[in-house]
Amino acid sequence: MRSAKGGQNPAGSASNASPPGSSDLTARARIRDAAAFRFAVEGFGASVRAIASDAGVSAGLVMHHFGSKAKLRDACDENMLATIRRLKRENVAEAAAGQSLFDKFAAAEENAAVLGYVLRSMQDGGPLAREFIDHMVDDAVGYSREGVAAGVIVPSRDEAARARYLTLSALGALLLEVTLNPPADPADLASIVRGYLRSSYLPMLELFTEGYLTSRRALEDCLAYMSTPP
Amino acid sequence: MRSAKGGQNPAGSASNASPPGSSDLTARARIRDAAAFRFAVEGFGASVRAIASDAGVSAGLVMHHFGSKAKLRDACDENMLATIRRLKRENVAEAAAGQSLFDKFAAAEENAAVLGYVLRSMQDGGPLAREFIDHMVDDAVGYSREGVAAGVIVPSRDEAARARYLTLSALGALLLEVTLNPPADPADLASIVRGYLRSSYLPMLELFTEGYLTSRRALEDCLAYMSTPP
DNA sequence: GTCTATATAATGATAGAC
DNA sequence: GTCTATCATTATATAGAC
Repeated sequence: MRSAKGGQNPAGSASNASPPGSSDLTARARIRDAAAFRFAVEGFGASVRAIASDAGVSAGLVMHHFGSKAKLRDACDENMLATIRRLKRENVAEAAAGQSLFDKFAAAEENAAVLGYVLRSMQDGGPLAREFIDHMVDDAVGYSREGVAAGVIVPSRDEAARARYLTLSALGALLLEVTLNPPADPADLASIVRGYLRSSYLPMLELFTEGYLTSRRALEDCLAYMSTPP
Repeated sequence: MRSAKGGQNPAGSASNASPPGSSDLTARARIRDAAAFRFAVEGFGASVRAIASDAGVSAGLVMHHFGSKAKLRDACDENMLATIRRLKRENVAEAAAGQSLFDKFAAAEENAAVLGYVLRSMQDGGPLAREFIDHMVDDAVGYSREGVAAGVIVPSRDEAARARYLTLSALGALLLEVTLNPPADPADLASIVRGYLRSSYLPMLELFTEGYLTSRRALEDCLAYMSTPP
């Protein structure tokens, strides 16, 4: 029965999404968090009724507060983006090539919902995914620039293209892995991500420090091809 | 209208999926191909009615032939896998690191439906995606082994892990790119794929021949970490 | 083999009482 | 603010005529 008349917080403030159970929030906020969790767990096909049930309210109230399912999702996106920005700000120190962000995510169980939501959004191609990835690419460009200046990263002929390539590869591989091996219990998502990162460290670092091809032939062919106007 | 009493082919034989218009097939085969095309274009949420309409038959007939939507999809998966195996066999000569397969796909407009279907399957995490990727990884292991033996590919401490890492990265990045920038007209899928491959050639070849990190430090830390039992 | 008509279930959204 | 009841739509799947 869950007493639905809890504390009347001013709402509005961005709090991190979490599994139902976190009460003491406005009904609106509880609905938003429940929606984010459902979306993370079972994708954006989750029904309004299920969300309402998780939040301990009626389906009608969901519509009353958000107008439509699409607007509810928009609210989730907005809130997630705020949460992500906060997490990034908190971890801005030790980010290396955009990779440790996910490591950080994977380490904190509490952020499983955020991670799941982002993955679902990528799977869906939603607006949040675009923005999230653009941010990641921008960050990667910055890290690369610093690394090259410091002499620890080899320079590229097209830093932007490399940053995008590396970011899409890392995120895409993670997305694919999780899609292929979805956790039985959504709470296990973080550990799956951790496992995947663990399994890819060695081949990634080998590739990053020793390369993959012994000859420069393919690269030079590519450069020659690209410098001749077709 | 579309005369529904076309040629009575023995059915069964695996033909490549293609947009509606290819008649002269059993109704069952036409339904299967129409379904594959719809699934490729708009995902597995496509309705049986839409598929039936594309195939020029009633929704009831679809159920009559396949029993359920799930079984219809199974039939599509099976047929696609057969088509993919045939395409691979045809191109087995020039495959390099599992990458030229997609290049080949992208080059042939006629295979847009196959490519779209595989991407949708990856997005969905369906059984076909698993099998398809396992094949790609196995192939990549083989190519790497040959390349290492021939001295053109640098050896890895864990060939299987590297093959999986490279395959998941390549396919995942492509999947993410297409998800983020879906073609307005599904016929444009092939050109989008081609565009993405084009944009990633340079950074990929740079990374493969020149690496990314100037110091061996990170790799050696990783090796040290992995050789110590926690 | 093929169709039409219908059963059944789930969904997003609305209306109005409290 | 919150609920219940209901609508309208859409979906899969079935039944039975031709």
